[in-house]
Amino acid sequence: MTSTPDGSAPGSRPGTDFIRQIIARDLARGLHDGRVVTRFPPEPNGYLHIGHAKSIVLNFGIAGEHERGRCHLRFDDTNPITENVRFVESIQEDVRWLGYDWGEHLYFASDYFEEMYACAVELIEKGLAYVDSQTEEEIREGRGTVTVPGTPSPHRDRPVAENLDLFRRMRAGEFPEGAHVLRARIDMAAPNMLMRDPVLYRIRHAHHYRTGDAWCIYPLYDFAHPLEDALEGITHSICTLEFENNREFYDWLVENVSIPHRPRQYEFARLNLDYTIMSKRKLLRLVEEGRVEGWDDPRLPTLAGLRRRGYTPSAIRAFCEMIGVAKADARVDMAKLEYAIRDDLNRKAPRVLAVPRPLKVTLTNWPEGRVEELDAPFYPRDVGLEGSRRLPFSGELFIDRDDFSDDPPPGYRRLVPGGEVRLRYAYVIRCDEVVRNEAGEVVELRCSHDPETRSGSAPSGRKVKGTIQWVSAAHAVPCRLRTYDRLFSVPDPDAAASHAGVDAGTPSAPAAGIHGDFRDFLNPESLEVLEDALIEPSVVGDAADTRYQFERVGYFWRDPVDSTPEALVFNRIVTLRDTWARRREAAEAPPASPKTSGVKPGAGESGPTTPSRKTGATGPRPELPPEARARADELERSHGIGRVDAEILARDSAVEAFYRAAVSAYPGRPRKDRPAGSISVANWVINELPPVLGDRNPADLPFDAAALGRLVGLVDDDTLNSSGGREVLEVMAREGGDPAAIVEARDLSQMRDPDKLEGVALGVLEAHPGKVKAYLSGKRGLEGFFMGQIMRETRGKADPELARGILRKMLGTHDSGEAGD
RNA sequence: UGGCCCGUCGUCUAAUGGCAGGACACCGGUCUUUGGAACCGGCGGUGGUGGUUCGAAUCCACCCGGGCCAACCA
Repeated sequence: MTSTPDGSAPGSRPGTDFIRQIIARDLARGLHDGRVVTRFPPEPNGYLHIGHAKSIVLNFGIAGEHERGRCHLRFDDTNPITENVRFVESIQEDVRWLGYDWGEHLYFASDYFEEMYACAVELIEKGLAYVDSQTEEEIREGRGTVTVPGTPSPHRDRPVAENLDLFRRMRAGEFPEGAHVLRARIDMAAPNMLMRDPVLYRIRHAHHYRTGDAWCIYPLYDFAHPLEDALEGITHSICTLEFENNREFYDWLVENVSIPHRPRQYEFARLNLDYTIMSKRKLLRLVEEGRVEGWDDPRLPTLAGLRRRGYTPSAIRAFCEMIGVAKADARVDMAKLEYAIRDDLNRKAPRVLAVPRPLKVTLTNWPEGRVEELDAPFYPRDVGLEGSRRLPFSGELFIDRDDFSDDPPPGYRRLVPGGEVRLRYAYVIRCDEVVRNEAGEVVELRCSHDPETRSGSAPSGRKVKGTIQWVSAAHAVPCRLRTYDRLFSVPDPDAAASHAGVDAGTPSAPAAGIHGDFRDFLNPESLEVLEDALIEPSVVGDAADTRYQFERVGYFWRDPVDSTPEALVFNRIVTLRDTWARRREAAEAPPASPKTSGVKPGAGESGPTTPSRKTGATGPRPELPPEARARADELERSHGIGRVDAEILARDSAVEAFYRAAVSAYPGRPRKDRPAGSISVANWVINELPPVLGDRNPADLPFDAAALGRLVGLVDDDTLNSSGGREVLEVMAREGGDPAAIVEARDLSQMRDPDKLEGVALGVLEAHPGKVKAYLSGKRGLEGFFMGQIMRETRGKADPELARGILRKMLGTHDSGEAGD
């Protein structure tokens, strides 16, 4: 509930996402001497949007959480033809506005061009890069496709000296654009397309906004970015998911070039927001085509747009913390952003009265010419801020058209003919007469006020169903209101576009507006302007950046560009939460299938997912090569291993060899209640080995198959329980060693003494009387909790079967009486 | 289709082999001179099938679904 000084959202708990966990782990391992260096690396080719805010909040946030943390602002300006200073300025402004400070750590990739060049030369000298002189199209064709391997360039084996010479001359400007490129020399058949000799440098006779004409070759992202990170001593290079495939080259580069530091890249899911788009390219198009009024159009998700709309930096930060950081593709509900800004403004914004669509009200029993000054607080009690103003009240007023109805829907709580309503901070009035024009439109209400009901005076005792806002006709200030709604009419314009036809998002797609373009889904009602609104006079002298709550209407502030003291223009930042409007919509709109359709698709029709594959048990579908199948047959036959497991072992000869060697070290003692050793070993090799194996081949493990066999033996003969076995395996996978010795050294042998176990179980139950009660009254899931406690007490050594029996006996449930479900 | 990544309430996100929790949304209530706020309560989830384990959201296998990669963009 506490609002932290930086305005974090209540309930947000920064510090638990997977990236922070990695960093914490690294720090615990003593990496980087406790330094945590992140970076926010925008390309200055567009404005920042709220998706960038997520990244900024993450990177700067992490840096701020550590003693030796810092976050660099680095412009990734390696493409002179799309980038310019205007963008570098706007980006700096936006980051600063969001509340972050990069101190002296402002960097430009273009400042590293000389170092990058040197790295390229190093690669050439090592035979790891070459100058390719094919055309762009030839290079593309040579790369192959995802399913067919690429073919080597005819220049791939150019001598080092020739490459060096060519590359030097590329730099010297001797060649036209496209004549040559520098490529890494890796593997044209790599399954990862990015490893098929990616292009490192291209020739661009272009003027760079910072380096001028000093260079005519420019590095590409894949080459430049890791070097920038390395040069700056970045420890954790955090980017979005679409760069996952690039990580392999990132690692290849930093390993093959002499640099002072080895950074690592981690990827998280970028932000997608409902009813808007986050692509800089598409945003640029909306701006250039005039579909919106500029990069700071308040309907845009750009930081400039949000800022002009009136969003606060603290709300955006709170939002970013609320949505979390993970690797699953996410599409966040607009309601979350709106919650963040409302929650922020609710606590800060003074309340004032404004009337968007004025309807005249004449008080027939008000003394001619009389004006009263009513005292009105700026904040409701629960906000807890001080301050009030005097509101002029007279016999000629305006209320909002929406607050009067001569055909009120059920539940309507405002003014109706003959009805009463309270004027906020003022009197109760009754509508005596409705005045209409020739067209039958209501143009005026003639009402009478009750002098006894003056706000604050006496305990009026009157129960009036509604309260509405108003302004005094003679005192109100005219203003223009701009209300904004979602930019698009569908939650995912890109998806809608690709369903409808062409996805204009891929480079190959023609830029022209064929059918199915995301722009087809622009919401025509995203902007509404109310020209004749009125507002109470107290706002006239306020600071231009004052954010208000117009009571019962929404949060607003002056448009920073168009509003002048003579002609006020207010932007609606966000509406108030409006349960009435919601109920109305629900009532009017779809009486569709009774809301019962909350039934999940999975509930009734789980059938469709278990379809075609009737043929036998589920198992490895990919058919094995014949010899592997033969070995699987043999394993199945003479080792007693199930078909599925046999195939898993047989399909990888290294694994199979490891398994066979382990079995020969531990053939297993034949016992009636135990599977043969071969089956135990197979289970361990199949289920437990892979997690500790990582990328390694079984043969590269620091222990041999015989050791695994002995370990399985230790588990089978009850020296170890299964979690002890896994612990030993982890140790072996880390540092090798003999299982028995590890058990000895770590004191892991299983605790099987029933008396001791009983003591432990008793202690656990006594320590958690509430849980015991809950268990007894049916919450059987708690057995896992108790078991967990027992295992913890015994440092994982308790014989779990024994312990469970004891536990159940103590709790009065029998082994047979299944605790489950 | 080759490779990589990802599937937990409607949405976002925790739980790192041991009680499936939080936030937003939604529904209901209390309070209210904002149909606001606050407070209380409710609804609601591990994509599927097998396996390993005393115990699986978590480990293994397969299936299903989604994302990314074939710019001299980033």
